[in-house]
This record gives sequence, structure tokens and C-alpha cells, in this order.
Amino acid sequence: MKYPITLDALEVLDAIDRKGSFAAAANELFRVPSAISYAVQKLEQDLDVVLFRKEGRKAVLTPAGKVLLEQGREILQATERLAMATKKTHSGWEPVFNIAIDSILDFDFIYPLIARFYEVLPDIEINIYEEVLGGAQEAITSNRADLVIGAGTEPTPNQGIKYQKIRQIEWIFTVAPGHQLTQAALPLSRQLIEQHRFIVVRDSSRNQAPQSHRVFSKRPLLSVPSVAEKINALRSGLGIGFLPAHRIQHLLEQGLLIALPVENAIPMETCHMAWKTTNKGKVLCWFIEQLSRHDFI
Amino acid sequence: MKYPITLDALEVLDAIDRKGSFAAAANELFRVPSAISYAVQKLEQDLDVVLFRKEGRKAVLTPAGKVLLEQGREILQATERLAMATKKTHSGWEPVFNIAIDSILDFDFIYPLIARFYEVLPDIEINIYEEVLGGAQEAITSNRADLVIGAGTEPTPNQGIKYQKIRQIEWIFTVAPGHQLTQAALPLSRQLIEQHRFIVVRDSSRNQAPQSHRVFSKRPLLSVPSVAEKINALRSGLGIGFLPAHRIQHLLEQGLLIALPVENAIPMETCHMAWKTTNKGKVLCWFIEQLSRHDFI
DNA sequence: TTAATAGGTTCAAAATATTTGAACAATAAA
DNA sequence: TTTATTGTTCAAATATTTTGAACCTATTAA
Repeated sequence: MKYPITLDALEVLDAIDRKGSFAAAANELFRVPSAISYAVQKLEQDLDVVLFRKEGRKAVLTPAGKVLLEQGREILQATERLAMATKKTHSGWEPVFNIAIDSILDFDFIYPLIARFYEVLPDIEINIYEEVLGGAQEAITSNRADLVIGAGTEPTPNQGIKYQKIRQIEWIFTVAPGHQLTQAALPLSRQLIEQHRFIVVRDSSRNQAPQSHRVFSKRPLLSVPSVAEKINALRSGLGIGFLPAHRIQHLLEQGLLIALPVENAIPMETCHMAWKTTNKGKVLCWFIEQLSRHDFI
Repeated sequence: MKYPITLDALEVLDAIDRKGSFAAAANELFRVPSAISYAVQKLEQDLDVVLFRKEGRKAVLTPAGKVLLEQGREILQATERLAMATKKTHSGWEPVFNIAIDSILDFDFIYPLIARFYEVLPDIEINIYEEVLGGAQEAITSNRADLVIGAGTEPTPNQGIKYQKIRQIEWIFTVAPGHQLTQAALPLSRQLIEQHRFIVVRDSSRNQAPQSHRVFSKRPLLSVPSVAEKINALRSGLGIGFLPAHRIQHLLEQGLLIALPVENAIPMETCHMAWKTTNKGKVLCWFIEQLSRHDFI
């Protein structure tokens, strides 16, 4: 016998412990007491372990029984979650959804979107991966990511992958006056700026999510709680990053922040998203729909 | 139906995927193909999810089927581990064993013992808790710990708890010349020295253990890889700690290290261990036996 | 002390569930 | 085209689980 334990047996054990007696457990499970007795005996026999000892007219768990009960409960819970995840997948909602973002883009702009997503569907796990340069492309073909948000011009057309432009507010690459990068040759190369510390707005959706999504970053980062803080941190020269044009127009005019052009002229409004055409997942559809809207931020 | 998934069904699913076909899976499980077909259909029905799609003459997993397979495998493994843990408990080997150590004692001396334990029994989880002052006592009565290693004189006799002295090599509390503590009133109080950073030898058994045991410390610690390093760190004034007398005799004579008496005169050889007499676990017996030997370090 | 009660077990019969093997359909390979 | 492989269906055979009645046993109430 490969698996002497059965989920039904664990369920019986759990009911006995919760209800306090074989008889009460039988009642809860809509069975007759002798059926409970039989189930326990079978489990003890298959496992070759004594699980209950009679004390007075009650049966109490042995140490081995306790171990089986406690860890068994976790297995029951995992099974329940699995059943839900399977059904959800079948209904078109992916249980986990992976987003790859080109490393040149700040994660900032995706967080509000994820926050909104969790408001609607709190039990789906979302992971955000950072991909460098061409890696975002490959993340899709190798199934590492369900959705890629890339910068720059649309890549070479690829069979089975659909691309779509994302229009959003203008983000400007900014550094403090006197920052090292102001001395560098313009436009700045991606390799160059990726060596510096980026300032990002802390993932506000993290606390809100029941199972927190993970962010896998490859760069040194400084997390701040808000865009206002990010502007301050940038002005203090703590790092570099993109900022929404309308928030910093006056600072640029006063010379308190310096806007620098970045290689490939990536004014953020030309970034795109990509996904596999075979993927019909509903989470994917949700994100595509949201990202297609002009006002999503 | 509370649990539509059964372990048997997951096992069938796993075999189908590994062997590549229903027929091969049937062969592996010593059943007839129609039995496999039946099992899959039943699972699909109970779960109300399509798991296989026919492609040519083969059946391939749907996305939902893949989710069920992959997470199902983890459940199968967990169940297997649970069966082993239960049997082990029944045979007298505790699946987890908790040791509480008085915070005045260095963990150093217990690590080699744990290393030796893992050589014999690598699949038992051992946790080491630090307890301050009287906490070690209570750790036993409240079942937080299976074995307590305490310092100082034997505590008041307590029903159901057995105490035994531990004889071991002499450990001397040591600081660097010029250390702040050399100015303090002697003997040093425990409260006083516990405010300083302790230097401990890094837990060498950690890497060796398959499921690493955890150490829960409440003090600032500096971990070093060996006793030799510990002596060096102590001499440099990086922290304080106990050292084996025979290793530092010459350093004390040359004045390169200072020995300081500690309150309650705890020369380590008078420390004791304690456990519940009702506990007949074999791991406990092993540790008692080892700690009873004079030469255990 | 003696009922009465609650909890657990045993056993044969009944009800369910699973496995089998033979027949069949569909596809890929020879 | 033939052959081999794969999966399905179905009724019969087999195995497992549930049932209910009878029967212990230890506590509690009278």
C-alpha cells in the first residue's frame, strides 16, 4: 500500500477531535458510530500505529495520533485550497499571474493597478518579475510571464504573441542638480542608468493582499511611501527615477530637478504590453483591458 | 461532498503524467486501463472540472489539470512525510524536539552534540530556545521544551520533573583587557553581562541538517566559525563569552585575556538538565545519555 | 447500592464503490 | 491497407464501507 493515509480518514480524525467523541463525530459526518470505529481501526491497521487509547469510556489520542491530527489538518486545508484553485483555473481565472516588467520602467505605475485588482479578486496570486533588456520578450515565450510590459518601440513581430501600445501619462527621467549623471554623455544609456539606485514608491497593494504578491527586483532600490516622498528623495540626490510630468513641471522650471533624455527616447507613453494569443485567461483579459484605458493611472 | 479530491486520484494523475499515458499508468499501478479511465472520470465529475482533453489518441492535461497535478504532487509528498512522522512518533522518536537553554550559557557547547545527533537521525527537527532567568523552568512545565539546560544550583524539587547535573569541561567567562566590564563591580551580575554582545561559535550543524533546526536568540550575537576565531574576536574586544579553560590558560597568564567571576559562581560544570518524567521519548533519552557522559565535548 | 446513560465495539447483512475483462472506436505507425 | 496503441464503455465480479442491532464498559444520577 503506497498511501496508507486517506483524506477521508483525516477528516474523521479531525471531526473526532473537534467534537470530542466518536459518537459526536459520527453525528457530524452523517454516519453511524460503528462506521467511525471502522474507519479509525482501518487507519490504525494500514498505518500500523495506535492512534487512540481508551481512557474511561472516552478515547483519547496517543502522541502519534496528535501528530497525525495536526499535520493532517494542514493537508486537508491544502487539499481544499487545491480544489478551489483547480476550479478557478477551469473557470478561466488563473490561480497565479506573472507580470514581467522591463527593468527600465518603474514599478510605481503598476501598483495602483494591482491594488485595484485585489479589490475585485483578492485570492489570486500576482507576481511581478523584473526583466532586463530583451529578457521581457523571452519571459513570454518561455512561459515565465503571462503578461510583459516593455519599453521602447514594438519589437519584431512574433508568431503567437500579440503586442499593444500603452498610452499613459508622461513620465520624465529625473535626477537632482549636481548628480553624477548630469556629467554623462546624453542621451543616457540604459546600462548606465541601471547602475544607479532607483527610487520607487513602495508597493501599496502589498498589505492589502491576502497572499501578498512578490516583487523580484534585480537593482538596488530605495522604497518610499508616496510619490511626494519620491520627489523629495530625488531632489536630495538619494537616487534616480521617473516622475509624472505634471507633478514636477514647476520644479524643473526652477531648476530644482533636472530632466535627462534617456537612450532610445522612451517617453513612457510609447511602452507596450505583450501576451500569448493562446492565453485566454480572465486575469490577463482584466489587465489588458485596464492597461488599454487612457486614464488608468 | 466535502472533499472531492482523494489521494488515490492524485496518485493516478501523477502516474499518468509521469508515464505519459493512461495505459502505462495502469501498468505501473497494477490496474487495468479501464480502472484508470474510471478514476479520472470520477475525479472530473466530483470536481466538476475537465482535466484531460483528447488530442489524437492521447489524452493531455488541461490547464486546470496541470494545476491539480502540480499542487497535488506536493500534497502527496506531504502525506508521505506525515505517515513517516506518525510512525516515528509511535516508535518513540519525537518528530520535533525542543531544547531550552538558560540565556547565561553559550549555545556553543550544544552544537557539536546536535551535529552528532543529525549524523544518526537526520530527519528529526530540533529547535533550541533561549530562556532568560527562571524561564527555563517554566518552559518544561508548559511543554514549550522537552529538555532544559539550566545554570546555577539545582532548583527547588518539583513533582514530575527530574534534574540531573551535567559535568563538563571548565568554561571561563572572559573579556579583553580594557573592556568596559573590567571596571564593573565583581562578581558580574547576569543582568549586566547579558546587555553585552556575546560571541558564539556558529552553529556548525546547521548546514548538515536536512531541515535546519532553528535557534531563537534574544541577545545581540556575533557568530564566528570556530573556537579559535572566538578567542581572536574576544581578544579584539568585539564581545564577551565563555571559553574552554584549557584553550586559554596561556592567554590568561600573559594578560591577553581577562577572566571575570560571574554572579552565582556558575563555573559551567555545575549546570544541570531537567525534563518531565512522563516523557519517555527516545530523542530525550539520547540527549540525556550524551549529556551524562563526562567527555561529551 | 443500583439503575440509567453515554461512549465504544462487534458482527452479519446491505449498500456502495471499484476493478475487471471483453468488445469497441479512434488514431498513428508500418 | 494492415497493425499496434490508446482510451472508452458496459455488465459482471470483487472489494470496501455503511448500517443497525446486540453487547460491553465506565461514569453519573437516583
